[in-house]
Order: sequence, then structure tokens, then C-alpha cells
Amino acid sequence: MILGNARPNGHITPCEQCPLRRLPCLREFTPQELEFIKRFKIDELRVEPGASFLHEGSRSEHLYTVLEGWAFRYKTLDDGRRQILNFALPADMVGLQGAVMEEMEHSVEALTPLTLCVLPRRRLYELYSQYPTLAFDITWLAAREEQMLEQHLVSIGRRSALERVAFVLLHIYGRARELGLARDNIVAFPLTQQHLADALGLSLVHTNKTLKRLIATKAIRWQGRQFELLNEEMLSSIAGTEAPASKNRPFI
Amino acid sequence: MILGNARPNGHITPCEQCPLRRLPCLREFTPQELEFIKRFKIDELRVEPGASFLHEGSRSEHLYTVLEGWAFRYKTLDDGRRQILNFALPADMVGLQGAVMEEMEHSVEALTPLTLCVLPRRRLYELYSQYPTLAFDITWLAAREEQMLEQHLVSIGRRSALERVAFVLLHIYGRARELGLARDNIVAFPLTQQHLADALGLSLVHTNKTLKRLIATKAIRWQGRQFELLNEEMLSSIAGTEAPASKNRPFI
DNA sequence: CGCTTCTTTGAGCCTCATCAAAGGGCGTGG
DNA sequence: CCACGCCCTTTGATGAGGCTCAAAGAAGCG
Repeated sequence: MILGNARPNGHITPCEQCPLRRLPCLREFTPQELEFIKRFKIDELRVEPGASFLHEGSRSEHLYTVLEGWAFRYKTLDDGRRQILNFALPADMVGLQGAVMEEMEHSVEALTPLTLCVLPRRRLYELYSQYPTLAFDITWLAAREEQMLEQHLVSIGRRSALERVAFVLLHIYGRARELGLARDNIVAFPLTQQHLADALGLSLVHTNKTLKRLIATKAIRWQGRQFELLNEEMLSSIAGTEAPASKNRPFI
Repeated sequence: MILGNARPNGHITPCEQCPLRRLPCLREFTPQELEFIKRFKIDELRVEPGASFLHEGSRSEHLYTVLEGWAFRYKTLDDGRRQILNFALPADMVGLQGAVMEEMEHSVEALTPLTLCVLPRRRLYELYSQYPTLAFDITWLAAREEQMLEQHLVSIGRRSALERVAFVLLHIYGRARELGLARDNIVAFPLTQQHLADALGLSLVHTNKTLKRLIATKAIRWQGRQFELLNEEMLSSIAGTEAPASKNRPFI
């Protein structure tokens, strides 16, 4: 684990030119909201793959929105066992828990080179008191995170290894697709099988064998950082769920 | 599963006399906040044990705060497998997800006779625009729920059966104690072992055997709906965590 | 080309699931 | 007050799914 390997990005993307705003799955802002967000964002941060920028047990002065790249939120036990809680993709907010409550109860690590918008927690109250629609959006984001955790919990608690693998892959693929990261049903996946195993509560070995089994069904392909969805219906039926698809999602 | 077995309570406890407000773990309101909450609460509902009052896939007109009694949030798979996500105790808000997003993704069932404060979702925006401190509290509550789910996820994903059982029991006991529901280290537990199993992602049989094993360590006792904590330190060390303890927690 | 990281495969074992059935505890009705 | 039924708990037996250990391929990278 690399620590603290984060630095200012050199330049800051102005919010009105934010590439995420063009995505059809994200909601539009009013000019006033946009103006506030632009002031709310005080910096832009660059994090290298493998570096953690938020730490379990610490109190952070900032919260972040992923502008570009992939990350994951995780917790570790004393003896080193690790559980990945969820993945963070562009437009996802990260570190809200630490901003609202006493301290973070999980860590966040970059999977790819990561660009983050930096938002100071001390000005969160300003947002709540002056921009109730944005405050509502933040609650919405928290509720969505909760929803994803719940789905994940059912998966780990009650599904077989094959169902679990199918479920995460479909879930991640669906989220990437929404963000326009898929081309010809192919997404560049920055995950290793170890990440998958830690997300699913399985061992690396068993994850590998299960993954092979899933690939043998021809529902998916996954080679060299490229994930390809071959048969969405089949994958959905193995996973026991549909790929996520949201509209007018807020982000900040 | 009993459906729809909920009815108005006959009388409504006025918020300024709310018995929860006396609890030291909960935060105080300003008179203005209290006044608003009092108007926000439009009814009081009574639910029988075993009855579900919020349903996966439906859209609810209300959100609720537990005034008295225990409940649990859960999801079910098509083939009947059930996963309990978390338990709801007095001062916990329930149904927020359905109020903020399109629809509920989980159901909620009463464990004991349950008294609920009914809050209309259509007036949530009024709260956000006029009472930013309360809006912040709601986000806080959502973040706390997320935190509990995360702990639960680690437990199910990475801990052994014995550790899991110890963890939930310590967790639930801690929450009950905070609310003043413990006397001489004893709490009246409305759970069956089936509930425990569904929360832990274990089978009923294995939960029973594991529970016996835990009881054999003399860390706890559990007979006839009475749970007794005999050795908190030992239970903590088996669970790999401390019992929760919060101060100045918001509730609405 | 050599190093590191990640993937793949095999073997053996253990935890936990499933199946089956007996044993309380409690309320209800006879 | 007993008998019955229901719900929950407990126990045993058997097997499968997933874990651990070990080591050999691939693949990327300097």
C-alpha cells in the first residue's frame, strides 16, 4: 500500500467545463448551483494507482468527487483481511462519511490514475444553508451508496460464488456503461482478480476458478484488462439481477 | 409474512414529550426545530410483530422514525433466500431511501409491537429549504446507516462464523444499551436464531451450533428472549471490535 | 532479458450447508 | 389441568463449496 502519494494537479478544470456535465445520466444544474459548486471546489488532486488518499480512523478536512479514474473503498481487519466495500467511478462522491461524522470508517485507494475535485468540509454547512437542492442531492448520493451496499450485502450473504461474480461484473459494467466508458460492449477494467476476491468475500484461488467457469458460459470475456459483455441476458440471469441504469443522477 | 397489518395508534405522542428526547445519546433540538418536527410528524402508526410496513419495489408516501420497538430491514431473492440488512431500534429512521429516491430497495418488518412516527415525504423539501441543520441531521443518519452496513459487510465477507455471531450480538447489545434498554447487562432480545442466521449469511443450523460455542466461552448467555452480556472484553476480542457508543446523535 | 505482478492449476482439508428428526416452551381449547 | 399444535431450538449425519498450500505459467515493464 502506497501512502500519501497525492499531489495538486497543476491546473483546475472549471466546473462549467466539467466533462461529466455532458453525460446524459447526470442531472443539470441551475446557473446558481453551478456557480456555488465552482466556488466550493477549491482544488484538484492527482492520485497514483495503488495510493490511498483517505484512511480508516482518520478525520479528513476534505471530501472529494471523482472527476476521472477508478478507485475503491475498503476496510481491513487487524490481521490483514481486506473487504472491498464498493468501487468509485467518475461522478461518485467519496469521503462524505468523514465529512458528516467524526471520522472515516473506511479507506479509499486509487485503481487508476485518479483526478479528484477537492471540497472543503467546513463549507458543507454553507451548502446546506444556502442551497437546499444541493443538500438534497448529497443525501441522495448517500442513499444511493447505501443501496449499493445493500445489494452487495445480499450478494455476499446469500449468493453462491458464481452468482456473486456475475453480479459484481454486471454491476460494475453497468455503471461504467452509464458513464460512457463502454465501446462495443467492452470496458477497460483496472481490476485484478485479487480486487474481485476482496470485494466478493472469496479467496483469490476460488475467485479465479469461478471466473473461469463464468467465462466458459460465454456470457463474458475478460482478458488483459479488457472486459467484454457477450450475453447480457445470460449474465443477468446468472446474477439474478439487471444492470443498473439511472437517469438524472445528481453529482457535485 | 403478514402484510399491511398496521393501523393508526389512536393517540399521538407530542414531540415535546417524546421519551427519546431524554436519552443522553441523542442530541437536543432548538425550540424552532422542535416546532417544525412536531408539525412534520403527521401521525403515529402501530405495527404488529411479523408485519412488514415497507416493501421492496414499492414507493412509499411516508418515512418513519421508530418511537418504540424493534424492526429489521431486509431483502429477499426470487427463490426466497433472505438477507437481513440491519436492525432498527428506537430513534432510527426508516424508509429514507424510498423518500429520497424512486423506490424502496428493501422491506422492513416489525420484530416487536412497533410504534412509528409518520413523516410525509412530500414535505421533506420544506425541511431541506427551511431547516438546514435538520437536513444535515438526515444526511448524518444516512451516513451512519451506511457505516453500519459497511461493518456488516466486512463481517459477512471476511469473518468466520464465530466472529460474526460475536460481532452482531455485541453490535446489537451496544445499540440497545445506548437507548437504555439494558438492565444489569441484560437486554430483552426479540430475535430468533433464524433472524440471526439471515443477518449473518449463515444457515440456521450452523448459527445454532456457533451460538452454542460462543455461549460455552461464557462471554454471553441467551435464554428465552433474554440476552446477557457476561464478559464484554472477551466478546469484543472474539468479535474483533468494540461495542458502538455514540453521543449527540441526531434523530427526527 | 530478468524482475515483478498477476493468473492458472492441482491436491487435500475444513467450514459450513443440507437433510432429518427429536426436544423444549408456550398458548389455546377441550 | 391436560393435550395438542405451533414455533423455536438442538443434535446428528453426510456432503459440497470454498479455503489453504504449493507451484507453475503469462504478461507487463524497465
